[in-house]
Amino acid sequence: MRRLAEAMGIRAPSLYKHVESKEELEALLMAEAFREVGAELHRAVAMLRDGVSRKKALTELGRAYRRWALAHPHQYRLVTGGPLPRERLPEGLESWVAEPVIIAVGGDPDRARAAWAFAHGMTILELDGRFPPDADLDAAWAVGLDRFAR
Amino acid sequence: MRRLAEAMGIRAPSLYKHVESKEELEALLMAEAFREVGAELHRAVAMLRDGVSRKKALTELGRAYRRWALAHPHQYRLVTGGPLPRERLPEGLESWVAEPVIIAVGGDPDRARAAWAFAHGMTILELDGRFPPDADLDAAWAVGLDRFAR
DNA sequence: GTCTATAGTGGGATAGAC
DNA sequence: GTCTATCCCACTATAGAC
Repeated sequence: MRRLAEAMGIRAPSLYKHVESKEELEALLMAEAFREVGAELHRAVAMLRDGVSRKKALTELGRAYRRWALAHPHQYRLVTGGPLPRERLPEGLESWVAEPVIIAVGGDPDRARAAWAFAHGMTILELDGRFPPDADLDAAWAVGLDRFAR
Repeated sequence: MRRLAEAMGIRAPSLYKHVESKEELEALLMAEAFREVGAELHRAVAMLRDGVSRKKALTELGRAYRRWALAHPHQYRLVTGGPLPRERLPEGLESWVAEPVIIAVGGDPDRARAAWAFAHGMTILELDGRFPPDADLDAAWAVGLDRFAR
């Protein structure tokens, strides 16, 4: 709260004139991050409406997912780490963000969850610096996305 | 440090007669956790030496990975979350733990990294309670492992 | 190897003046 | 809507007695 206030040019206690608690503020930031990443993912699948192959769609979606996460690591961690305060988030937001993944894998929810787990695993391990320095992450992404496209 | 000391029946400051810092203690706990999960993974692939299919090997490995993580969630987070203090860990330990995955996917490191990312994603999202309550996680695991076995 | 006492830092949050 | 002053809590770590 103190660092955020400082970045805003005010003192920490003043934040409480705008939000009721840290949790409310976090939920507001989460909703904003969801809207941003959701817009990117929808844009990625929308580019590919006209009978494009599933492989191409998934590749584009994976690229958009990874790009957004690496460009906004704190927001990525905020919306994927730890449990979601679902009661504080706008209704339907979570499923709206998930839509592009379900579309790209062809509609099967188990497959969508598996593909999301792959993408999240690749992303969070990269953000945490857990892969060896010589690992070819582009190649690993390609291997995984190719498999989920079949 | 205080909770750990309490669990050991001593006071927190006394821990510093045994370790030099919290970081050293964490590294010792990490090494222990690595040895435990590594033993489970090696056991899983060793069961399957005699010309068993890759799919069967990966399924067994995935089961062992998930089982250990759910049984030891704090240790799992300790060894997969955040960067590794590699200079404090015994040499060769990390690659010894990774060996069974490389074996099970047939030797390709990109494929091994993709399979690990899938397994870690499924695991950490489950531990964080991020899947919807009605999600069939067994089915999602099966979908993913089946794909990495091909 | 254990203890008590304490230093030092950094959190979230409230009270009340302006 | 902002501020200062303050409270309370949790945490790692050190000093020094026993």
